[in-house]
Amino acid sequence: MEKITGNLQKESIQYMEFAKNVGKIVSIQGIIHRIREMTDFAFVILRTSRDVVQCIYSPKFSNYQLDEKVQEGCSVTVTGLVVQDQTREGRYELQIHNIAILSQPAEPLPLVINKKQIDNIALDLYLNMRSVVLRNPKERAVFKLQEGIARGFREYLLKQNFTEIRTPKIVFAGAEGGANIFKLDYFGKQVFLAQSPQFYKQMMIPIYERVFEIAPVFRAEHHDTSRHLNEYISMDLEMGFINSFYDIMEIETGALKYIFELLNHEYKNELELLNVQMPNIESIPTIKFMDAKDIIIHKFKKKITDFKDFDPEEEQLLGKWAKKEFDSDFLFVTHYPSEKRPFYAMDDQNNPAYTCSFDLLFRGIEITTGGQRIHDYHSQVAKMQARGMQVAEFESYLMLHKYGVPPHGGLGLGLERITMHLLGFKNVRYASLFPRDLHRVTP
RNA sequence: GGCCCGAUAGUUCAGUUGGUUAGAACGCCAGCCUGUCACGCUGGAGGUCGACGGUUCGAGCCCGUUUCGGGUCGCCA
Repeated sequence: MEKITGNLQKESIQYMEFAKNVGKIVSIQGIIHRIREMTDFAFVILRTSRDVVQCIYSPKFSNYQLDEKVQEGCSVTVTGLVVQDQTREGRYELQIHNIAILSQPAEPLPLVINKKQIDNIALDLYLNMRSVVLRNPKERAVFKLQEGIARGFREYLLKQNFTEIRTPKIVFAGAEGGANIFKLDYFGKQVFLAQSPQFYKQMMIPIYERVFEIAPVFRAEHHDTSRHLNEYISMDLEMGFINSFYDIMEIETGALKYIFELLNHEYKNELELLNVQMPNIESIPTIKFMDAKDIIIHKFKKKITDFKDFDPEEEQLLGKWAKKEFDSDFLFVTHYPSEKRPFYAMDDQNNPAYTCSFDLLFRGIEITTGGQRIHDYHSQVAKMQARGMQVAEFESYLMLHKYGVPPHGGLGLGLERITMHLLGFKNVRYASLFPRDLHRVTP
């Protein structure tokens, strides 16, 4: 009987380890990405989890016949001699001694995935063939970078003494109410898919002081646009004992700096493949909502009808303004009108028509909404009553305030949106591994 | 959902005023090429022009219906 120890010892090595194995015989595993046949030898390009490795087939040193069985798409173990690349400084290649075929494709690929980039195919087809498309090194780099963003968020917050939590996605009441919530049958009872972890993360404040969650949220909005998904990943945080909502903005700025540094250090390959223009982020400029409206009116000569929120064009203009004025890709807008913010938002003491809240714009698009929450029980109940809400329905949530919670606040950051704007995508679907929208539930 | 636009080879597209056998690029297949790296060269295969109906001697092209898709607005992360 074999004993399982949990320590998988792979006999094959990664491309990273080639440098210290020059002159040695090693094995590497991967999928044949491309075969370029020359007169009496061939380049066999192997695709591994993060690299593309050049292997050389030649009857001079190969004990294996390069026949029709060795084809693109085969999963293989290649054994051979590690040598320096003859034409590329600092690169290594493998002189093939043997190839063991582990698996063969049944059919050729429907798309060309072994060029520098995928042909410009229709979005619909692109998403239908997602698992094929992602085999292309440039395509898969998108979600490796997305991993880096989420990982940076997590690592930074853990260092700041945040606790990572998991909240339910099947809920009995929606956080913000409204019609844009998915209904679900739950053993004969009507329940909903969570639109936000808002209530749960607040409930954790008296317990852990600082919490965060990276998880999907669901919005049943009938919006058919290039920047909406019906399921997206929300990176949420909530922190207690704050002096003001500016503390939350400090944490977010710190997290973003950490994320971009992490990408620069550990995701160089991917940044290069995707030719990413990294934002510079020392400090993020801040402007009040009404001052921002003022700039739109006076600097950009735009007529404004809605003084409660920005439309997409206004956000674009503010993005341009922040770039020109401060050379910043980011802009915090604070003090949004109370009317447009949820019932748990804390109003500004000096001017209750506005809230202690903020949005973060990245290159002219909103990626975060955050703010300070009401912590006093009586104030919270009063605001809910003023809005005509049924206070009794929120009994379990209001236990938070009733039994005492420190001043606190938090934010939510859309993972697909930040990915989208970092990479300059025109459609958020490119930043979602398997997007869910009005028309798409497969793959 | 409203408005605008589109559907032609595996993929991206071109197709003139309605007129012979519907073209190109990439991919695929065959052959050639001592080091390519979006390799190169030569040749070949590949089409129910989304579907249904109509006008016409004749429809990829004009008209109607329908299906699928794209853009945009409402809303928001």
